[in-house]
Amino acid sequence: MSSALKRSKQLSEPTVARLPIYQRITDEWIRRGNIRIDSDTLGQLAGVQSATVRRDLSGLGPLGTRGSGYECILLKSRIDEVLGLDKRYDIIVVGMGNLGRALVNSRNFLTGNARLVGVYDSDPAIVGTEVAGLVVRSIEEPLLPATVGVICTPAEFAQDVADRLVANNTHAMLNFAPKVVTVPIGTAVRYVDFSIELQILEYHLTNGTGPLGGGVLHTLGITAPGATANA
Amino acid sequence: MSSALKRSKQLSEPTVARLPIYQRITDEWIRRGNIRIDSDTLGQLAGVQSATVRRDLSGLGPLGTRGSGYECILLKSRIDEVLGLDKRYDIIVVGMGNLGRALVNSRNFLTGNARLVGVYDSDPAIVGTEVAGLVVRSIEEPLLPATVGVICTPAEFAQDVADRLVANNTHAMLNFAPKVVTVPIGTAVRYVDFSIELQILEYHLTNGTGPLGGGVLHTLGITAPGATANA
DNA sequence: GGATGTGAAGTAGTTCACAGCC
DNA sequence: GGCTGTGAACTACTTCACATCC
Repeated sequence: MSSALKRSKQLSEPTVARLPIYQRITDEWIRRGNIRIDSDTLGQLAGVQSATVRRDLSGLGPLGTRGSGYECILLKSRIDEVLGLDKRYDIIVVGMGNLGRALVNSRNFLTGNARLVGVYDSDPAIVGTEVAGLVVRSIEEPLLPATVGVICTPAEFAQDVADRLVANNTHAMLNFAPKVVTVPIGTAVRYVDFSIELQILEYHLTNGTGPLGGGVLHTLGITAPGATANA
Repeated sequence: MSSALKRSKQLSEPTVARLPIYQRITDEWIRRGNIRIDSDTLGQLAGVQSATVRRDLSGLGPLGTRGSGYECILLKSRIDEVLGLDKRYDIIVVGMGNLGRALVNSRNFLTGNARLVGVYDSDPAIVGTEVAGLVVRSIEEPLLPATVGVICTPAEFAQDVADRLVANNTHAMLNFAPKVVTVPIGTAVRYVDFSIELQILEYHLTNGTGPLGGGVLHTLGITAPGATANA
């Protein structure tokens, strides 16, 4: 068991998904010159209720100050610590098509200590070219050691890539291929599937859930607030 | 209230998110020459329990046959109907940076009846160029009518774009910018945030949830099955 | 006074287990 | 016999409401 867990209890998945949002907001709040932030403000900006914020943060150990809220710097560093962002992560991306290339070149992809160490493709026309400062390797080559693998291949290769990642001792993966993959227990997989997102939106457009609460959807555990209704 | 809802009760958000997966699997199952599929098989392939499959599908009205499972063609068309995929959807994408371009060129993005009608950017060097068969319009121009808007701008412009989409009568949006946006009730927003996904994975790597159940994560309501453990 | 942290209550989602139907 | 559909039980998550502490 890691040191971060010693001070924090087991966090629920929705809570874990909200922590990066709180962190991003706190960051921005600091940049605007604030010292503290309270659960109400944080909730407003994150689109969740203040009680949810407090419940989430209470899982990180003693943190807030009754009467004045959370000290921004402390909050930020505690979230960093719990998420494990104070460590280094090596990432490899398999599949350098449109999406793979866009990802590795994207400003939003790599957070603090994540480092892109290798990119792979099967297409001989792409292998050997340079992407994001790295030479694209052939998928035939052995994979470099990495803690996180990103699957950007077509669906039909996703399972193969997942198997190879597992064999490579890479036990966390982000799968952009529209395919559910099977992995052994102990391996974490997150799915990002654009067409599913669109289809969910289309469901709500078709079955408009009525005047009240129709637009309040959840992704990553976030409730997009109905501004005009809340305010 | 739409016709699709007449035969189906209100579906929960996790259920809605799983329907596209069932559909994709059923499609593939048909392509392999099968006529029927049962909840057990469907669950296996989707990474959820068979009871969950049955509960999900029971919300679509009478569908299965006791003793022999679900008739593939019927299942597929019923899901299409409930999700509203039998209608046309016009989509506009704002922000033609790396990600926006990759998206509109991606094979996995546009489902059946979704049609890309307009793409926008603020950069004069990009406006006027052609992407995915469309000429990139200036963000200064009025937006084309559309049912779904996709936000691929940097975080600082996300709220502006969301506001303009709402003013444009576009009440469903997919937000790739790392920013929670505020919209009126009746507008649906889904978030796709790569760096949050990575941070969630990093949390699990750091706080390895132990030998048992460590790798079973949820996204879109999917449980990635532990193959070696289940089989 | 003011905001956190948390039992208790409420709500939502999943899983069990089996009656019902083919 | 086999598999769906669903009450009932269970588990997970959120929200309320307030005692607690600064």
